[in-house]
Amino acid sequence: MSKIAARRATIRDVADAAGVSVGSVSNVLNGNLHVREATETKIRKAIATLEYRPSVLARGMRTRATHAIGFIVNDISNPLYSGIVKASEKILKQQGYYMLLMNSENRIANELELLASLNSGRVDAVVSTVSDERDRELLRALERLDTPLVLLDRNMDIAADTVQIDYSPGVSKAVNYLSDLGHSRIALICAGDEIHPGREFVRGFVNAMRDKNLPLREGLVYSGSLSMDYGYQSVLRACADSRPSAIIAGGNRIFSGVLRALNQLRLKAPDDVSVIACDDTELTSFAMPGYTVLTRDTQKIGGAIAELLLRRLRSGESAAKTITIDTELLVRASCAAVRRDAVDTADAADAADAADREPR
Amino acid sequence: MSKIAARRATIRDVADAAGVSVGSVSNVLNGNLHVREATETKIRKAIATLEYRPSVLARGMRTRATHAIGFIVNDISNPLYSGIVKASEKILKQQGYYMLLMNSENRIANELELLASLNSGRVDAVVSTVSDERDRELLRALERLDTPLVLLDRNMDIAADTVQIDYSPGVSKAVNYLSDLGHSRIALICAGDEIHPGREFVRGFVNAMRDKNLPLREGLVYSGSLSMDYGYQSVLRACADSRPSAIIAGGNRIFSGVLRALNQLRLKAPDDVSVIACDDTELTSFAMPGYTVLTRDTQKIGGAIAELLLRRLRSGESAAKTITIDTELLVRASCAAVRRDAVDTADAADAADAADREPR
DNA sequence: CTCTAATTTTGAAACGATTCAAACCAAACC
DNA sequence: GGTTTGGTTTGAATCGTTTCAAAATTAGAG
Repeated sequence: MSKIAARRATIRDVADAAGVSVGSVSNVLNGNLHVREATETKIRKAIATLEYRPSVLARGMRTRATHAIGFIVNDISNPLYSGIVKASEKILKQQGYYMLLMNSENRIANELELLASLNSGRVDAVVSTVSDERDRELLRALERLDTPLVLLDRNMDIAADTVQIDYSPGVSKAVNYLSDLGHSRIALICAGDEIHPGREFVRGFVNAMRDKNLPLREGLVYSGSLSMDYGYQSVLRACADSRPSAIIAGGNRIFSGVLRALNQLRLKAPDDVSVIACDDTELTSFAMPGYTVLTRDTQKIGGAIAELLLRRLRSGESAAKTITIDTELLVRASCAAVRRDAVDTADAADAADAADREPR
Repeated sequence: MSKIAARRATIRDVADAAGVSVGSVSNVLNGNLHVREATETKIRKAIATLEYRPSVLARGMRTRATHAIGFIVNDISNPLYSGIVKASEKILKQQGYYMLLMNSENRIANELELLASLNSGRVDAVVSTVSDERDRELLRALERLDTPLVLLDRNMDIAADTVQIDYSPGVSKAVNYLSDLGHSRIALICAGDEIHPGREFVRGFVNAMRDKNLPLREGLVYSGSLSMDYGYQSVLRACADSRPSAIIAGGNRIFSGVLRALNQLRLKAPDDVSVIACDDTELTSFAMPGYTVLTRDTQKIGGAIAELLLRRLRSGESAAKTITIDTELLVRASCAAVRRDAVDTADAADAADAADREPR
């Protein structure tokens, strides 16, 4: 097979084959200086016959640009992230950029390692989310980055472009909607206050409850983690006390955990409990009946990331910019008007089931 | 801000700061030649104070290795692919490799473009699936690759490592299972015969039906595409004729389409029709009742990819190798024994509903 | 203290592109 | 014919590493 023997053609090979200098070949390739028509055709022919493709490494070394963008996400299997990654990839690809993808599994140690490994000329820019906005080491690692940074769904005091998601209005709408259906025992399960979505969910929730003159009872706000397990444990815990009549899930993993817990407790939405999910996935849209959902548009988010990146990379813009994406309440059929008679009796029921099962 | 002014430290800066030659610094970095303890500490100190990180571009240029692996998949939002990508990323990361991810959207033109763009020294190896195994241009593009290639879920006559998925036994099990429940009008919806999974699904299906002495009726085998729309249209078409008593979906997108069609026709599994889905996603496992599923283990597949890649990249192994991953039938509750009385009456029912709705 | 052997260190060359000042060439003008 | 002008082409220098033959140093033996 010729593949083994054949060395890749270099720009010098092309120049020799066409009988010109390397400079001319480079000019044809990049169109910087004008070359005569006759010369160009000679060179193009040589390129074609030698199947020459410029080495991106050598080119990148000289021009100090890799045309790669590092993407650090918690988990590419999460439809939120895969949707975002896909949307920005689509735009960036058109501009000649490629995506280096990395999973942090939401662990600080991984995030530090990945940031360091990206910071060696491997990429032209970094897009990242972090698992704790208050971690000093992470902050330092982000500040030390030699490349532009786009922070995703986080709010940190650093000079970085940011795509922020505006949860608070969406959560308020959700609370108002439930309140209008007669709910007052509404449980919220969301991220902890070490990250922006956690704080915003709680803020929006508390404000809306206050506006509606609903009491903020004990054991109904679970602000701790975005994980599926946290969603699961929180439902068990909430139902062990006195069952809430409605549950708002502050993330799609949380929602999966909620679903698992409800399946286990044999509670069905909307008959036994009203549920508002997060992120419009097939899990929520194909269910019968479909789940009412707080959506964040992955197209918009991915587009915003691409926009910020391209602005930096092309026009060398330097002032940090934040793009805010709103959330919407997409009403389906997982919430029902609360039955007057059921409100109080429900409290006692099912409490025994989950009482001994203590969340960690 | 110092970031703008400060040029990245180079190996020469480190050498100067430590008062040694660049060769010694390189030796400390790579541990090739032995350096004296005293020298090493001097150098390490200089590296630390200058925050030096070797340029991967320059290094790659010299060693002709990028430590990046190009991954071309149809759609990173598909849980099959995101699961596979995640699983192999986890292993490859430990060995110092990074993943360049690209979506082909299952279009030949995109695949050609992406393959070409990867073939310029950007990556050390390519993992790819293709949308048509018989396309001459794709074949040429794959053969021209200067790097090792791992073909994913495809069967082509080229010198490439392959991770193949063994559908046929799984499909047979599915047919046997349905047959044992009394089904004979079983519909299969799967990819077309331009790709390996399409051919294997049909082969396994036909063999199993023959073994069980079941007739292969008209209008029950839909072998055309992996898309959601194809799943949707095929169900409508199948039910327009005379409704099958069971449906096997040959891909997770197909299954989503099936689900959509069944929702629209107000048919429910397992009461109205038995359904076997593909890939164990949350959509199948969290449904009530859960869907019986033909699984392909993304962990295993991702692991196999990583194994093949590392074997090539490290030990310079040259003989092409194929790893075959099996599929399993995971029985849940979406299939029911066929009701003797319902078999014939069902044919007429609902036919009118969908008759005018002609699939394209 | 000298000579030899073993261990360290050195630094120019190479990887393959881009860049840009200088050289070249042809046409136009005096 | 000589000069000028403007468009083309040239090729050495550069980017930041690794490599490896050769030089320098150190250790060991006599």
